[in-house]
Amino acid sequence: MLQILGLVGSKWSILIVGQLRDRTMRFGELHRAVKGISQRMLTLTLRQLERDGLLTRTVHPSVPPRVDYALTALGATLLDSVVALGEWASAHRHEISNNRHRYDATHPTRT
Amino acid sequence: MLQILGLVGSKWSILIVGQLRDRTMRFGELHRAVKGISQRMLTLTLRQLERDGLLTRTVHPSVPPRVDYALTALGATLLDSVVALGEWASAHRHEISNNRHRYDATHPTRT
DNA sequence: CGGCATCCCCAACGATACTG
DNA sequence: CAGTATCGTTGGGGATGCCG
Repeated sequence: MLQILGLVGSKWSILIVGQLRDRTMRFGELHRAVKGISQRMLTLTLRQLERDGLLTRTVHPSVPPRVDYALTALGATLLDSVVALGEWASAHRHEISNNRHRYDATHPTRT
Repeated sequence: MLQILGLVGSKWSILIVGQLRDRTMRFGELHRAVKGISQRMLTLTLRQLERDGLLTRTVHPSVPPRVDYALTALGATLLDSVVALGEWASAHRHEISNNRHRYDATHPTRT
């Protein structure tokens, strides 16, 4: 339970699953779409999601190689929650940012 | 955005906000309710959530001291998503656990 | 193109002890 | 009761370089 929340709760998982919302994507596409993620973290997070059965990894044996990622049925059941979380974060980011600054101004750092 | 997702996506935040779903709770109550969290992590996570304006911290100057935590209006807007995530994790934990074991059995560890 | 391997660092976290 | 302080560990994650 904690493990599962730890995974799906990870910001990268949320963003990746959100990207695969309505279409399959290649590794490079995801890398470009998910701003700020390193190649390493993208690989690792995709592996976790694949391991948990939330997405499929399809290797096309061509040159150059091509790998497609797509949500599984299980992954799709997570979409609603994930999209909702993403939209919440997007909608309230300014409010939260303000709250943080106000809090920091009110609660001086202990020296 | 990443910061926000990192916070609300944290497993502890999800569980804490979920606990405050329909009532205010004391520190000790939360500590007992959120299995596996250390006192330190509970304190830190509550501080983060308070800083972001998702919950309020009310100190009652009594002996023994008493501190109540409650969701703010902003925190309440996060409830639906968080509850949905929690229920998803709970509902699919066995399926995911099976997927992990199957994956681990199929993909041998490199020695 | 889509990785994996390696090195390395630092923030996160647990455990424990102390306090208003 | 509800924290704070300190120490020690771990593992998350960036940077870089090589490979099928």
